[in-house]
Amino acid sequence: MAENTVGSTHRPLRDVVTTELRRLILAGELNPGERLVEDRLAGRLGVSRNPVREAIRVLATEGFVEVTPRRGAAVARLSAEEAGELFDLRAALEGLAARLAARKVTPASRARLRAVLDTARAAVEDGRMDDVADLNTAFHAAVAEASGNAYLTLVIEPMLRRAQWVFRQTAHYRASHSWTEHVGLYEAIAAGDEDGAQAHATAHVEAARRSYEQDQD
Amino acid sequence: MAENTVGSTHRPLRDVVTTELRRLILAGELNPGERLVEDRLAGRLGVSRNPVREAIRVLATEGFVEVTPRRGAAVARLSAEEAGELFDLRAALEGLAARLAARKVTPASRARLRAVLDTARAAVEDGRMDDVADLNTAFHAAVAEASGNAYLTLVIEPMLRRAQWVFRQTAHYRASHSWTEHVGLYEAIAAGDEDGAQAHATAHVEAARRSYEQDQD
DNA sequence: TGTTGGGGGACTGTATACAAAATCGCACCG
DNA sequence: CGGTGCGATTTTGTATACAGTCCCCCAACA
Repeated sequence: MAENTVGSTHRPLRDVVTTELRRLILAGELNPGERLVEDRLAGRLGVSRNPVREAIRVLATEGFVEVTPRRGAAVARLSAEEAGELFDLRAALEGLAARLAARKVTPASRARLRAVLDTARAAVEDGRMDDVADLNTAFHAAVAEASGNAYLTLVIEPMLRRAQWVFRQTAHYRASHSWTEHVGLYEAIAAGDEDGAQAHATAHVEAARRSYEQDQD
Repeated sequence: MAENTVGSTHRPLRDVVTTELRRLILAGELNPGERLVEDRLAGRLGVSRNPVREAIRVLATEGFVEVTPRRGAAVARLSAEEAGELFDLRAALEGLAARLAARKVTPASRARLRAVLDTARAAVEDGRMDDVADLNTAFHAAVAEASGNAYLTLVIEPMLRRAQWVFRQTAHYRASHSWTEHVGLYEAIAAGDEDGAQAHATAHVEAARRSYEQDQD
């Protein structure tokens, strides 16, 4: 029963396509409003239409694309208004995630969070800003995971990617500032301080909101 | 083949199948852990495997089914633990939705909420308990919609259905009690009382949690 | 009796084919 | 000159076909 090397051949194309389409959207190579023609995407990615269709359904329920019956899918447009709405949601969900993470903190989750922080610090120092944005999302995802709430994690992850998307569309990324706040959040979680963790998380999101809104002016 | 017998309109089969599978799961006709064999479902619903596959992807990202690559999909099992987790999430999200609904309340949203309340009261008086459960979900969904936050609505709806699912698995439905609380929530929203609305919503969820946990004993 | 290995059936993954609907261009009519 | 209807093309929706993999059963052997 030759165990294969992890994944490469066994990862369904549909997952590859989903990830790739999401990347294309997040990276801005597919612009909001742009139509997603199944045939063309299939050709571009070298697969048949079927995996593409399944990927589109997934991205639709995640909110990255909008599909109209018989008229196909298009990259979702996010209005300034929707961007603002997203911050309300983040504050609530990430606050909850931080509180639960603090409540249930374990040596393992502590180590995991610190690992992301360290990797990110290195990236900031090297000025690899693309990596920093991804690591930012990874840190927040790690907090969600540390909450031990499976459904919360399921909901938070697409939301984080969507938030990252919003940010990408606004000029810069307030990287260093963001990471000092992360450290504070990490310490509260590591100390098992529920109230502190929640407060740090919501404050962090609100700071991001202010930064975002300033850019809009 | 397989002309659209289910929906008289031009509604894509994939949507019909998604809704129908969700219904089967929520109604308990498909039990947690039960495998979802594409062929069989396709035969049962009188369609080909393709719409079924797309429906399964959607239900997977909503958390109703779990799919393992090359091994297919199965109805998600929800442990008692996960049920508890769900209440945390509901408290946070529905609290937020109630607050925003109160902030942005309009005559239209007020009317919409009251309409659901009235329909529900009639159903309670007639003892149509199946309808009551659906109307309960509908009321909470209406609150989410009244928040005017599109992404919040997108996230809340599957969560509500999931919560309804959890309840179905516990014996009874604490219908009448629940609806007095709804009236309180409605009044706070209608009055534009943000703090009151949020408080009502979270208290309502916590009451539901206690009722649920008592059943478990 | 327990283990191993292989064969066959069952099911998923992916591609291709065909049908139906929407869109666009263009001629024709007012 | 603008609107309208019709056909060709594009694109989605659905079905079918085939290949690859997993799994279970059972027989052979230690």
